[in-house]
Amino acid sequence: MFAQVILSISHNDIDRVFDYVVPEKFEGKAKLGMRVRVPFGKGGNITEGYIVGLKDTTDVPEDKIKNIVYMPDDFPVFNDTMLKLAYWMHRRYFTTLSRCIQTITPSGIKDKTDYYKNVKYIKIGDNFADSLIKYENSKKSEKKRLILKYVLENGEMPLSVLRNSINSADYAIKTLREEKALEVYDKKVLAEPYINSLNEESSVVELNDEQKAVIDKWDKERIAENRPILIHGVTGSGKTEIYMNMIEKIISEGKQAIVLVPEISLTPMMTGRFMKRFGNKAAVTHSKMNFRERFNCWKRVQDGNISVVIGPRSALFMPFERLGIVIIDEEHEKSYVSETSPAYDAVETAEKLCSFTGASLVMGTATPSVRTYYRCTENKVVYIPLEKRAVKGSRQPEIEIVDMRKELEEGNRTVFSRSLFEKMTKNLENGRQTMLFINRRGYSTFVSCRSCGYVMKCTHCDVSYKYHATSGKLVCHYCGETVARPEVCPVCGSKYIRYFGTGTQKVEEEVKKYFSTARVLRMDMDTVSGKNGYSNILNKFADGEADILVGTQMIAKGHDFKNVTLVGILAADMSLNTGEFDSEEKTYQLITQVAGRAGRAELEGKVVVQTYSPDNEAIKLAVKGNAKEFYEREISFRKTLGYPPCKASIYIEFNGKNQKNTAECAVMAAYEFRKNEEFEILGPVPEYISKIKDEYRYRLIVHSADDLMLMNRAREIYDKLRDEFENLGVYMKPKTEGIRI
DNA sequence: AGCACGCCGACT
DNA sequence: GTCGGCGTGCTC
Repeated sequence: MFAQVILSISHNDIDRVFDYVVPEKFEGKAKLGMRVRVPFGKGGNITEGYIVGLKDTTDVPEDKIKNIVYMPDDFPVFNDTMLKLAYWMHRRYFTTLSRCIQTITPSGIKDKTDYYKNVKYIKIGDNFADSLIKYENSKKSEKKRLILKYVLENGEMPLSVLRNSINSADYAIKTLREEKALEVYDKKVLAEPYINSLNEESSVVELNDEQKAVIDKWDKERIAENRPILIHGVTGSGKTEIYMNMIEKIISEGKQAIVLVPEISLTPMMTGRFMKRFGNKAAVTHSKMNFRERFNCWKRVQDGNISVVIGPRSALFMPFERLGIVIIDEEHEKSYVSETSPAYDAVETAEKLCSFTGASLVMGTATPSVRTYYRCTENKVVYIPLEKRAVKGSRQPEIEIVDMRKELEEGNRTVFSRSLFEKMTKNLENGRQTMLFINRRGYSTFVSCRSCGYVMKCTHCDVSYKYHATSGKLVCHYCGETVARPEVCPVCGSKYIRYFGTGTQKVEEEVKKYFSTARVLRMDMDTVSGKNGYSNILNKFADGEADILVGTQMIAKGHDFKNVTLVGILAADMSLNTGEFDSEEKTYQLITQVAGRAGRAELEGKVVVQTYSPDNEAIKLAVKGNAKEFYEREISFRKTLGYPPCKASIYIEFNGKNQKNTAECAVMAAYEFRKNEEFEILGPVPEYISKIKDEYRYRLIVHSADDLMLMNRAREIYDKLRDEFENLGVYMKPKTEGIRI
């Protein structure tokens, strides 16, 4: 027998199947998905690989073929479905198959560590019966009798369980072991799961009519076309309860569920709800867990002991055998796209996985991505709006736009508009909490010389330094370089250095200045440190230890603060000027999400949106809560300009330390695409931020009405040019959009 | 990726 | 004459 092996070395030249002889001793063990060690290359180095197929014959000449020398595991690390998904990712995301296989494989399995731990177990020994009779009639040895009875009733168990069940049993156990009534042995077991959250009474909430209707529609679609479902529901419309009902149904059918959530919302509160409802059938994974914990979850899934996994995008690769549903919460979140290769999009990948397995795909969000909304209008995805707020008594907050140009004209130079200031004062008096959102950390956003206009810029990146008041230094937010702040202008020597723009630190300072009685917390990348930094600050705020929370993106999602009745968005147009085609989408989503933080319980919420572009449609429609109009307008804009998702597009980023080479490679790639007349080519042009960490960046965008042709050509061109470009120190990072699944 | 083979410059 | 530079090609 021969095994087809993919090596775990990620390199284009060897990213193909190699055949190896399966020696007799491995014949029962060699199966798809098993890890192997094989000699490879001239030196015959032992290399790790994965079996992706088995066969009886091979074309490889006898003098070349070698043996599998070792198989480290006794279980496969992927199944047939996952392998298919890896092949698909390999083609779709311009990466080696080897790397894709590593991605679908449980993380850390590459390091040969012991995934199991030894636990002392106790069981009935040879003389058990004799001792039982002996102590049955003895009045003295009550403890021993109890222990024997307990073991008789429960069978073998971890020693720790026995010791916890019977107080001060150590001495009695010791004696019983000496008599060989009991036997202690080492058992290799998986690390124990979250025992503490099990067996709690589940709190099942009765669904309202609207929620029931969603379940109904989903059920009908499953047996009809089984298209993906988008639940478009405002914050507090009870999506989680709907998800849990769907999962219950799936489990009752003997099938399994994956729930994807953005990493940041994997809070104990959120996961707790699932654990309570599904008990030991559910498991949670996340990146803060160590290797053994994550492996534990993966292995329990493989062994068929788990029916629901809640986790970030990588939870998609759980080796379920009877997957029934994939739920993607907060579908629009950009954290569903991997930043490392393969740069897979979990939403697309989930859809592919569902098409392989016949599982249902359910997405939910208050602010759908334009992509998914567009697919709804094309009937590729079933659109289900959820209008009502399920949480009793809660209602839409009252939102107000403030024109900051007017504030400035009328002499207000603070970061707070007069309206916001007034509302903050009142909120403070009433003992309510306020959240202030500003999408930039640091103190000032740029530092410049008043005499010559010179702006302090990072030497490694094409961005201005941000001033950080806490350290008194200038910091580059891209490469992290920190320099002392200049006393005089490095160009003209003038002493008139000024600090412009506003970040979280300045807002915090101004809050302290104008609201001296208020207790303030700041949350951004600088204050969130360590494993629990994120939840520490949020918990403090939730417990009422502060009146005002100032923060970046981080405060926009995931938490339900009952006492927050005022939200201030200090610079709503910041995400508007990024130079990207989807900047209005991002702005709309941000305002809608942040505004959703206000007034979630019985208390009425107020939101103040401050902007220098009060006439911008995305801002106006977000404030009005007019989703339909926003999406229709945005889609018609993208149609007119040929942007995704209406047309297929490939966006290639070129990266290199040598500016000339980088630019030239981009031009060469553009030349290749230009051979196809149907393609529309934009660029190459320097990126909006043209240099990061000493690497120059260029971009090339290619649009096409024919998604398949574009994808195929892009692969050909990429394969053709990649090696040549890499020799010049230039790297291509292609991204695709609007390609059918 | 890693290793061997191979064909040109400055050393014992 | 030979040690070693890294270009080219192959790996079941």
